[in-house]
Amino acid sequence: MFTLETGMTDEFLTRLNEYEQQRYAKMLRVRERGINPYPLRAPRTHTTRAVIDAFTRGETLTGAQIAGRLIALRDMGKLTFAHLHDGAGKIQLMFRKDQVGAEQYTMLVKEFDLGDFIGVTGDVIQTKTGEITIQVARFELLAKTLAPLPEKFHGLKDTEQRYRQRYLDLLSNADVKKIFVARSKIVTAMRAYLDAHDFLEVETPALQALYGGAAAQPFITHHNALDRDLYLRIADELYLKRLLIGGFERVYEISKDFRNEGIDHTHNPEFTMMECYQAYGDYTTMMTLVEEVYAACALAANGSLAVTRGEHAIDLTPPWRRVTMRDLIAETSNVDIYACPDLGSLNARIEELNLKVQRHPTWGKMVDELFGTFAEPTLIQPAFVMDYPEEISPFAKKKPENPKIVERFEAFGGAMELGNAFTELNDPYDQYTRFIEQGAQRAAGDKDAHELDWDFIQALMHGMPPTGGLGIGIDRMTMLLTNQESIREVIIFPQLRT
RNA sequence: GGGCCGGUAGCUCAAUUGGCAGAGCAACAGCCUUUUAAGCUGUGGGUUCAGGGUUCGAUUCCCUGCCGGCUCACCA
Repeated sequence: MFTLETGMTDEFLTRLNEYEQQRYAKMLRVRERGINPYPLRAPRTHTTRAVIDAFTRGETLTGAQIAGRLIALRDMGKLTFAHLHDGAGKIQLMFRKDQVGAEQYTMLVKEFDLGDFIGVTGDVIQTKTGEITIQVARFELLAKTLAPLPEKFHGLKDTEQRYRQRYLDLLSNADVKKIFVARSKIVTAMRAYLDAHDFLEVETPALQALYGGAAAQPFITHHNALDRDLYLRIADELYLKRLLIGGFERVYEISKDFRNEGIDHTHNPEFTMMECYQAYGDYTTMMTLVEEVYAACALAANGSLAVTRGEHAIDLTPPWRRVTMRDLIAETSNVDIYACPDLGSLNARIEELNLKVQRHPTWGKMVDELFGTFAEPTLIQPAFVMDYPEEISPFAKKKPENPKIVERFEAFGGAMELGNAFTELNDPYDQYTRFIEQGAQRAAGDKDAHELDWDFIQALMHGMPPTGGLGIGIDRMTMLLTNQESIREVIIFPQLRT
């Protein structure tokens, strides 16, 4: 049992449990030896990986300096084996009492703990069992660890602790680290693709006086100096389009959007979206872009266009299936939405077939309900679902032959939405009537419907070229490419609590 | 927001019908010069999520709250 020394009763210590107090006492004893337990610098000449690679190539390494965290200590009396972990991997260390000196050796055994950062210098050898090992000549403490790390064999499983103390999750569960490495590669590959295709990366406001560009409720915040409420953006769309009006022909933004909605395994209140707009393109241009970006990101993350989703093997190789929403709904529910062009006839057809679906106040929302219920779950292999109801797509251009339908597609794979794109609406009067229509839906109780954004109409009045626009959710893309069922596994600090 | 399930040692998990709260790892005191989930001997470690109730007695049964998981609703 460890007893605190006199004078060591400050408030910090009262917060420590028994294990932490033991380590704190060890830290003090190290300090009494004249050693700084938190030195300012850590010299190192090699990573663990570099040492192993060099040895494997047959190079003789003497006096290699490495640094990292102690993750195992096996004290055998006058000989101690340890493992040291750094960002590149891990390597075994061998401390011999007759080599490092009795005083140092005792400090190692008595005062060092699992989790401590140490630096070692020594020659690289192989043990009897063939493991590449640093035979330590000198070592030093680089940073004392006061809190014990999770037990190494079972790892950390408590979900709440995994997300709230993600650093422990990353230390304990090697696969978790791989997910975030893959995510980084995905984003890098996406940027590289867009940059190589002459898209300009821009940054638009996250704090907005009027939010828009998607159907969602916003977070509201307050600016003190202006003494007014501002919204956190729910989409980048309306600002990026203003840039096309200003003469940029290809722009993109990768940023957080914020939507004040429920939290579940596919929704986090803040999430990362890539939006891009290409002048003189349309939604078919964006289909090609989606196929190519997904291929580039899949190769970067996995080195392959094949991904696994539960029991399903998914092939991302272009070209992806292209199917109209009309055909897909007809195929999966036996309803031809074009033969039922208004809410009354559509509802009659649904009753006739005795379909169990929720009812909605507009034709467009009923079509979306049929799609979500019957069609979406079947979309395992990648596919573009084309031509959506105008009523649920206020920023997409109508099809000339059918004004109830717009040129919009959503990409699907693994029964998840992978992207959303339009032939962008650039007719200011039509855009105005869409806002008025949205206003009516809002008045009828739809909290997600748009408010009139006259500033945006004014921008369109100055002329926007024919344009294709696209949004890809980075989190869901990462879920698909890393075979994760929960968005929390691909967001490094997810929002908790349902 | 609704329904169902859960919260026990630093970590992973047990605990019979309501009857002394345990194990492995980790820790502490020792032994050990080729181990690698090292081994051996010994020791300590608990507000059983919090608060209330029933009971001779509650980890266990009931109520409330907090936190989390799954699911439905909302929502891409």
